[in-house]
Amino acid sequence: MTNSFEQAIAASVAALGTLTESEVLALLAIPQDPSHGDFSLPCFTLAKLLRKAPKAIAENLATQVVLPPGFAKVVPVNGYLNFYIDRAFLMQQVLGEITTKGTQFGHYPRRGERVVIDYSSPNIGKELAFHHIRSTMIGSSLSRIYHAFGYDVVRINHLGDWGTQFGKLITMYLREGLPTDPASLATLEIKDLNQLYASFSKVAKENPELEDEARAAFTRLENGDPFHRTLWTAFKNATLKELDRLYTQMGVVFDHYTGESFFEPQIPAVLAELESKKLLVSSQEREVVLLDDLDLPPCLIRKSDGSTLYATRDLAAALHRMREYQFAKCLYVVDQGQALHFKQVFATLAKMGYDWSNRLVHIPFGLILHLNEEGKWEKGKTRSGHSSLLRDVLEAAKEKIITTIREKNPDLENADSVATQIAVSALAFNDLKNRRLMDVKFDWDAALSFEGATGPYIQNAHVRLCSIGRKAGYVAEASQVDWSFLTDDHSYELVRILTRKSEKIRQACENDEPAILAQYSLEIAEAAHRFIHHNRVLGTEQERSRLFLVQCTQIVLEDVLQLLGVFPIRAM
RNA sequence: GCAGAUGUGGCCAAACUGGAUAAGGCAUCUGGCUACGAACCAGAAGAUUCCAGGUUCGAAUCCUGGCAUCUGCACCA
Repeated sequence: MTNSFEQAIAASVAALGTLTESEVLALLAIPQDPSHGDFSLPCFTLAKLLRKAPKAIAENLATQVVLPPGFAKVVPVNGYLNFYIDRAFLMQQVLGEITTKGTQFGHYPRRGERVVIDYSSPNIGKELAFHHIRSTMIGSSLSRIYHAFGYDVVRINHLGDWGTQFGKLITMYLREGLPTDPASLATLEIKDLNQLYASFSKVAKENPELEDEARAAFTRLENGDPFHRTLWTAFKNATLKELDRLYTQMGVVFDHYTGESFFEPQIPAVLAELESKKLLVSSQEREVVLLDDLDLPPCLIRKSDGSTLYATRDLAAALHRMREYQFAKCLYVVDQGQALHFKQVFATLAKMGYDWSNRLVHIPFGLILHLNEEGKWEKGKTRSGHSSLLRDVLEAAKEKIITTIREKNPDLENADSVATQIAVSALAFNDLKNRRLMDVKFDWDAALSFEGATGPYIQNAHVRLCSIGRKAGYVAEASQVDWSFLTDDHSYELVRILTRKSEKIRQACENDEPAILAQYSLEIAEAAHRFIHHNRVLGTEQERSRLFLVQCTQIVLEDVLQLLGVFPIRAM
């Protein structure tokens, strides 16, 4: 949308000579202050070329340039050449396109390339901690953004369902003499597993030999011991039950749950390949791939007891994904603490001769910090009494919202499920609104206040737009619109923002940064709230025109919310 | 020690990737509901963008050198 306007300006300016169209396009900017127009051409680089003052150049250009169709005026200000679009024209163009394309407005054509996104990827046997929301929501949103940008997306939950921690669980389970018959195993719950972990660390503190016992148990599992395998399956099922419940609540989906165990049978082939390519080196009874020439520490492939590590399994996973999906890009949405690990894995693949290793991208993000007693932000522990389990935080947010709903809208149907959706959007938005490398400073009270720049604020804007549509009782058509009714500042501000949707999708995708769309959703919500507040729709002579703008805004906001992985609510 | 991330009003932070007077939110102060949904809107006040140099017509943004905070650095994942 914006493009065609920029093209028109570029063509007009290029027609005067001096600059080519592409040079103009490169210079052209969108002023942040709307009073400076819709597009702006800084003339400073021209100063040297023409040996004239930028101010004079802008003034000169202003008199010479032929105003492209749809533009109202061009004004030179302090070395900038500012172009103003005709408001009614812009409105007509943009709303027309939104009406034909619907929620697909601003999306890109399919490009026939595949992107694999690995996100959430929690450990089996442990409850989802609140910090797991980061990889889960960033990945969920990125998968939607990549799709909107034209890629085919493969969403993978790379479960941590293999490794020494299962040795610990099995060891503790047997030590406590818990029942191992199928019926009892089927009733296992995630809480029980958490309990086992806790008691393991307690006991292991006094009896360090328990660690060896756990390692031995994992080795037996790795060697296919049927009994150990049965326990492992039971642990996994108990965890998946709870994961599924949470993912459903959060609207998070995956195409594949290929955990680490899935790659276990492929490990020998990987080891053999490393061996045959002479990359495996023994060091202190462990086998590693040396990466000294890249200034990286060695990549640890096999422990002294012969069992493998997660780097080994990541190698197998990457090879498998390439074979299976022929990806153009493969994203790992994992916290930045693991940057080194991914560098090592990617470097190892490069050493194995796979030139596609440069299509593997680690998407790092910052920590979730909590306020401690001294008022400092720190990792882990929440302030007195607050749980840090995801399900507890979700529940607390939901309770708070239900209270608000009972106050403000006691007659609301499905109050419970609406509350869940608002709670999810509040937490998701809190997580996505800032650049992903920033640490999320989670203050329980602030996060649950739901005023200002929050998920509920945006949902509320969407609800108000829907509500006006509902009360109107009909759908406005473009043919009924008098475009001159939509040239006031608030309408103009709104449409100006809607125009930029495709640009925002592009930026969010190219930077792997959902925050760009989160900020954008805020911009839309702000402008929508303002428009609604200042421009009465129903019962005015501008009713049909304004309703049309309301409908279009709702469509855009609905899709942007979905791109964030948030369910757009119609009543709250 | 080495590597990476971060540093912007009292607090949280944005900035089209080098453009105009550095957004927005919280907290503070002022005003607006017999409501197209006030989970909102309007207004006030609050900034040496960590420091020092450099590049540029122009720097929060790029370069050099510091400082601070956080994270990671071979048998957990």
